[in-house]
This record gives sequence, structure tokens and C-alpha cells, in this order.
Amino acid sequence: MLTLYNTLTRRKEEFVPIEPGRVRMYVCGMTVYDYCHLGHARVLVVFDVIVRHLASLGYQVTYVRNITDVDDKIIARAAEKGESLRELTGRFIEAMHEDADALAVLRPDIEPRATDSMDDIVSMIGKLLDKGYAYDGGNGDIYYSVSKFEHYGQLSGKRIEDLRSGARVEVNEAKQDPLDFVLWKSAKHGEPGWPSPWGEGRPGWHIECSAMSTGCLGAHFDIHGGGMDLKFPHHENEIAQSEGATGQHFVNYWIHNGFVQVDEEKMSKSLGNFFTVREILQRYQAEEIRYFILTSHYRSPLSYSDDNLDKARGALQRLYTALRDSVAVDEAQPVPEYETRFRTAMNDDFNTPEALAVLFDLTRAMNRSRQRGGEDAALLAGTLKTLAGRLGLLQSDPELWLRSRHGAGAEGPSDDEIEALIARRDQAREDRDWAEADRLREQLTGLGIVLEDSAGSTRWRRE
RNA sequence: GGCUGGGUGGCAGAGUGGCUAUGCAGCGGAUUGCAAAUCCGUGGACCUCGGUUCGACUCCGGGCCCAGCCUCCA
Repeated sequence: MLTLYNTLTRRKEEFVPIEPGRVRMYVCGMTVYDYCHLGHARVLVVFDVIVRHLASLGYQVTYVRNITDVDDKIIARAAEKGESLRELTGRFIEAMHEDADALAVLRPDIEPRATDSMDDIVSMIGKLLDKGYAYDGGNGDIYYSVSKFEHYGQLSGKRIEDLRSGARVEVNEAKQDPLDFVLWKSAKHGEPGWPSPWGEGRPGWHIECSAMSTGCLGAHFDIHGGGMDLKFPHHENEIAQSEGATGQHFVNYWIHNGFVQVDEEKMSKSLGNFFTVREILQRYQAEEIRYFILTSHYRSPLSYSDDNLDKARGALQRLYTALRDSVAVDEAQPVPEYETRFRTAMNDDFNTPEALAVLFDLTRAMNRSRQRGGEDAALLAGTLKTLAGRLGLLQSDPELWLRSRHGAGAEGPSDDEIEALIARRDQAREDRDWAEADRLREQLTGLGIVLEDSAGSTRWRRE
């Protein structure tokens, strides 16, 4: 039985899909005006793992992750670069796909773009106007009237009175209430615009997601996810819009992932303390990043540091080393004991650290078995590969992985140069010239190569 | 000020009302020409003050501290 933490109720609940055997899930994706940073990577990986786990439980999952390809920042960036909106967003969508692919993130089933969803957006705003939830600000802008929606604040636990006294809201005389938010912004001169009954303009950020999710999954669906920072106001506003427009209950389960932190602070653009995925890929392998993300529970903070990435590397080395030394039975049915423990961990609100612990217990059992010449080492290796696969890990060839360079920007000797030095050392060892053999090994160590002598052969990997 | 979530061993990070997390690092041993890898063994923790309880790191309350949201943000 799958239980998950529902932000809406603030407790773990049993997951019951609306339609038996099917899951409809929507996640707020990126606003594409720059490269993905580690915070974006976390969302991609976390929900990818959730989708994989749901699929492993036998659910037929429809996963929608949107792309916001029009907003003020995008418009400003495009103007700055002298590019069209479509050119700029096209470039960064491609970059995002490259990063996601590198991180072994499976493509969502549907990836709607805001600019391709204008009909849905305009029609939803129209419904909100008809039903009295929205009003024309008199300047061509359409606003949502927060006080008209009686459940406003249910997701974030905020009350309208508290928000008013909080008073960090911009002053805008077109709004009837400072808490009201924009649904449609009229295009100022030179700004890109789309036609609507209220004139040329563009949608507000919140309405995009309401329209795209409802358009792809219907008025009522199972899971809606995104980063913690979207809980308020973005997701709160989505509920107000969608429920206002359709009159139906919007989403059953809300899932929010925690932040990536740097030095105890949220990694963010405004603080300037962010690292892009491609930047980190210069020094680390994508799988090391993915593993690092999964070492922490998705709702906990994840502290970024080279030290922690190094630890991820060490852990993966242990796993891949074990896999390398056993012949994995690829099509093996997982050993029930480990499969059950793994599934139980994942069923408990997607507890990936616990699931990883199962993988390490399994690895120890496998190494032990192999050392004793046990028959079940191959079966355990197959189990490891299968279970790790559900986390999107350990799918590379172990030998190649262990020998690969650490990141695209890494330097060092070529495989051929390494092999040549090892051949010389093997000769010295055969001649029992230990001094020469050790000298060559030290030379290789200096080049970042670790040797592993075994009966009759020498294996190597990059440290 | 209001609203979330959290404070666990050297580091990272799960979890449980009484019983080994796990990984990295440390220590002892096996193995090895020496290493590496691996295995065996081992030290080390639960912010603070009260309460509930036979028993609390785990439940409840106060305090202190940290992060986040209340403005664009994954």
C-alpha cells in the first residue's frame, strides 16, 4: 500500500487513485529563460522517481510536466538578447531536454507549452469572468478576485486577513484588492501578445498551469507536484482558478519537494548561489548527481557541496564494483526479500534513502556470496540492477562506468596510455621486480588511476 | 508579525515507544608481494526543559536554534 504526504492535509495518506489502476499527475516544470540549475534537476529527478515507482506498482501513469514559455522574465531576456521569444525558449527547452536526458529522467507523457495552450487559457478566464470570480481592471488586465473563493488559503494554511496584514504586496490601483492576482495582462507596445476577447495580451503565470493541467488531465486528477516555493501563491491560486472555473474538486494529492541548499541557504537565482546542471557535469557524472539527489528524502532539504557529491561518487563506486564483479542476470525476478523491502521503503512516501540502504544491504549479501563462491551472487546482482533501475540508477556497464572520466571537463591520460603503463607494470610484476611495479603504480596513482590486482589480471578505474 | 517544515554519531542521512539504519571517514582482523577491492569485527548520536509512560531520540507542552513561504522563484 502506497502512502504519501499530502501537503493539502499535512499528513501521510493512503494513495487511492480516482480511476483504479490509473494515475494522472501534473508537475510544474520550468520557466525557460536560462539553463537548469540543481534545484530544477531535483524536481525532474524526484518526480521521475515517483513516476517510475507508480509504474512499478502497476499503475498506468499519465505524467504531464508543463513548460512556461511566456512571462515577464522571458520577454525581458529575449529583448536583451535580441532574439524572438520562440528562438530563446526553443534554445532553453532543448538545453533542458539535454540535461534531463543526461540525468536519466524519462520524458513526461505530455509536455504542454503555455504558448500552445492559449485557447484553454482564454476559455478558462472567460469562465471565471462569467462566474464572477474575475473582473476587468479597466486597463485591459483581468484579475482574479481572491475574496470570492471561499477556500482560498487551504493549501498554504494562510488566511486572507493574515495575508493582508503581511502587506508586502505591490500597490496597483487597477486591483480591487491587493491580494488579487492577474489572469490576463494586456500587451504594452512592442510586447508579444495573443488575441483574446479582452484585447491582445498574455496570460498570468498561475492561469497557465490551471489551463494546461485541466486541458491535459481533466478537471479533477490525482497528483499535482512542484517545488516547495510554488505552494504559495502559485498552487493556491491554481486551486482557486480551477475550482472556480470548473466547480469541481481539483486535485486529490499535492506533493512538494524541498529545496537544494548551499551553505544553509536556498539555492536560487536571486541569491546568485546556484549551480547549473551543465556546470556540475563538467566535474561530475550525471548519475552521481542523480544519486546525490536521492540520498535525501524528497521533502527534506538537500545540501549541495563538492564533499557530498564526492560521497555520491564513492557510493556508486561501491555499487558498480559489486556489479562488475558479478555477472548480473538481467531478466532475473528480483529476490523477494529485497524486492519487498525496497518496495516497502518506496511505498512509504517515496523513501529513497531507505531504498538505497536496501541496495547496500543487497550489495553486501552479494559480495559475501561471491566470496564464498555462492550460486546466488548472479541472482542478487540481477536483483540489484533491477531495483536500482527503478531509481534510474546502475544501468551503465560497470567496467565502463568505473573507468570513465569524472565529468565532461575532466582531463588526464587516455585509456591507451593507462593500459600501456599497466602492461609495463604487469611485466615488472611477472619479473618480481616489486620496486618497479610499485613505482609504476605510484605514477598511475598520481594520474588518478586506482589499480586492483587480482589473480592473473589487473583492473583499473579512475578515482 | 502570520504560516509551513526541521534540529540524529566526524560528515551525509533514514527510522523506531523497549531490539544493527545505510554510505563515506576511523579502528582491529582476514585476504594481498605491498596495495586496491571485498569480507568479518568494532567505537561513536538522537538541541533543551518539563509532562505522559513500567520505559521516549521516538508521543504531548514550553524554550532555544535553523531553513522556507507571505514579492519572481523548482
